[in-house]
Amino acid sequence: MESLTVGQAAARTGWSPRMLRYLERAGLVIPARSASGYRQYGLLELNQLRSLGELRRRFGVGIDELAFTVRLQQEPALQAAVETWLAGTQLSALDWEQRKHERLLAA
Amino acid sequence: MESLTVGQAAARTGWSPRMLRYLERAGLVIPARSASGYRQYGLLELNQLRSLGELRRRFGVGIDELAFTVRLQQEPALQAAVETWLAGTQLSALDWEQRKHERLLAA
DNA sequence: GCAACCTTGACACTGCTCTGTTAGGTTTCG
DNA sequence: CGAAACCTAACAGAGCAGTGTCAAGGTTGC
Repeated sequence: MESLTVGQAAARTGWSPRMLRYLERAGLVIPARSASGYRQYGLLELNQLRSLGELRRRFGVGIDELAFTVRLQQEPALQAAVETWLAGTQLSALDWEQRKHERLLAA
Repeated sequence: MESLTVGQAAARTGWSPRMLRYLERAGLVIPARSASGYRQYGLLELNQLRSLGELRRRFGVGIDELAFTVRLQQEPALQAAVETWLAGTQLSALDWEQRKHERLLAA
């Protein structure tokens, strides 16, 4: 055994097989492949799927928001521009995200 | 004078009046109001509009990504969850954002 | 007072995210 | 072998972001 197929991983993480394929294409959770092309989900991938699910369910975080965090850490020019902009805004932007979060929870 | 109406602010920042109203509703740039309800854009708002425009044009950053940054700084639980998730993923998420950025630039 | 500009609200369209489903074909397992 | 599960690709549809435009009415400035 050693690793799970897409259906087995789906059953254990609460995602649908469709979504696991989507997440792979999105670059968020990328399993190894068997010789015949089957996806192989190991412990690492299962943990990623669980924490990703929690991030989305509990905090309403989307894919690009997550990826943006990575980008911020790796592009100093972008980070500087964002911080400059933040200086003048602050609270109002927080309101926006909170309202979005409420919408997600209501659905 | 002292402050600009929505049309004047639009002319000076490159946004359309429609977008300035949209940005206000989104909570990103919120002008004061005159006694009769007209929006009043001052220096602060003009600078916010310019830096916001640069963030979007040069870096392809969207509203929720910006707001998410603020949220990260203010919700320690969220920040911790994101960092936990980041530990297992890293490069692949960056790829995603870069591909999105390329799509935006191509349009 | 009238033209030009403002206000809100609504309709509409493009494009993207997320998710399901269906179709045609391959692999695994009992 | 045959059923069940996998693969890719495609179509589909809700929902939201972003943007324009139009309508009905209020405000400003010459």
